[in-house]
Amino acid sequence: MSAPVHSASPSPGPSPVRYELLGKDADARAGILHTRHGEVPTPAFMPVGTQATVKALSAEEVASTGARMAIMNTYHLWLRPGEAVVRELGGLHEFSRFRGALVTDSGGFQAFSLAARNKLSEDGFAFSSHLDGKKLQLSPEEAMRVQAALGADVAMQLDVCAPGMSGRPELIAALERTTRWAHRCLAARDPEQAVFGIIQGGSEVDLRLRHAEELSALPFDGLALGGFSVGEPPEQMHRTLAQVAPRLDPSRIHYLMGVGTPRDLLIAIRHGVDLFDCVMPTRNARNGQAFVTGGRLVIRNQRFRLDRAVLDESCDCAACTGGYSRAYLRHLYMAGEILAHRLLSLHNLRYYARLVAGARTAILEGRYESYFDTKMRELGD
RNA sequence: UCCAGCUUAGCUCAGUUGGCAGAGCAGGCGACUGUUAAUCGCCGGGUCCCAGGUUCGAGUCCUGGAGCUGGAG
Repeated sequence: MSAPVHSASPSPGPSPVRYELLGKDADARAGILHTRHGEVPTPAFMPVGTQATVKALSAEEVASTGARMAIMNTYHLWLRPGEAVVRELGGLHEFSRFRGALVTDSGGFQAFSLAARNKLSEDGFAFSSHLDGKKLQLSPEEAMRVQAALGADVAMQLDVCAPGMSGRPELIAALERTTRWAHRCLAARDPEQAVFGIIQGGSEVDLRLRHAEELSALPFDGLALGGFSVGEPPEQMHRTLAQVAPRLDPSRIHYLMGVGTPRDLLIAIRHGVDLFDCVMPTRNARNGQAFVTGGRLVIRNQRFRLDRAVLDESCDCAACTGGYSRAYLRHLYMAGEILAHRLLSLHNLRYYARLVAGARTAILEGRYESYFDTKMRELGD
């Protein structure tokens, strides 16, 4: 469809991203992901900005919550406005005005979540666009070409994400194809862009370990765990993570894709996960739920009608320091006012950022278990 | 004063040849995990304006009344 964005450089420069491990506490890790758009202290949580925007928030507001890295979406931006438009306008950083580091998801998850709209083959996903029905082919090479045009710091390989309760044959087929696509994605990569591989295998520990080994043999700049929180019970994911995450190549960053609840994060960090993304803080915010010390508040609940308290006394987000009462936020939400979505999104992202920042400090100070126990107790639910 | 239409859930309204009273919104509660999501699900709710009549059975048909709206005078 179009020429490569960059010609291969004769002598590849330094890797576009580099993971630096600063300290460990048991299996939990604290480090820094060095990128051309800043250093990302890890463990880190990435807000999801599917359409080159974290819904309801400006790029400055996202940064103000403490997020140093965000994830955007290849499939959605490919369809609209089109990767050529984004490239023409200077790439995703310039286009979206997000100053931190960026990763683009490859579209593999849309193949899962929009399964009814596409057909899987060895050459990728034959999509029917959810916008206009247009037929599109997302091959490993096309996913890399689009991501290179979008210009994030990190591209994700195209992968096959099997549903959570798949049997071993499907899980094996998915991970084997993902490995073949891993080679194709690396061959098609833009040398200026980091690429992460995606480990599949569902809840089967032996498959996960086998796939981790296969992908670790390849020159990926990071290792992601995909195919979690796709329908299986959370405890099942936790058990699998406990056996798999600590054995991942320690020299590379460990990214758990699409996860999750505060509890999921605390558990995954304990097993050595460094990076997360999830729609939960922002989607739930827009659906009226606030994450607070002690659990979650459904802001539309009648009990908040006359509640003068802010969402969380111990929170330093714009909504809480601004003094916006639960009663006012409830009113805004019930009235359908956009400000409710904005303030709750700011609050929830700040909650997630503080959760992982607290974990990082605790790891570096050798007291993660105590942090873990305290936070898990606070969560209650 | 006459004529016509209307009166059913908090609100706006459906309700077939007479056969177990409904929807949307509002309200209450819940869900949400690499976003097709300011989305989705569940629930509470009734003197069907009133009084008679016909009928096995009336929100529905008949008679009378009340209120509201519009028109005429």
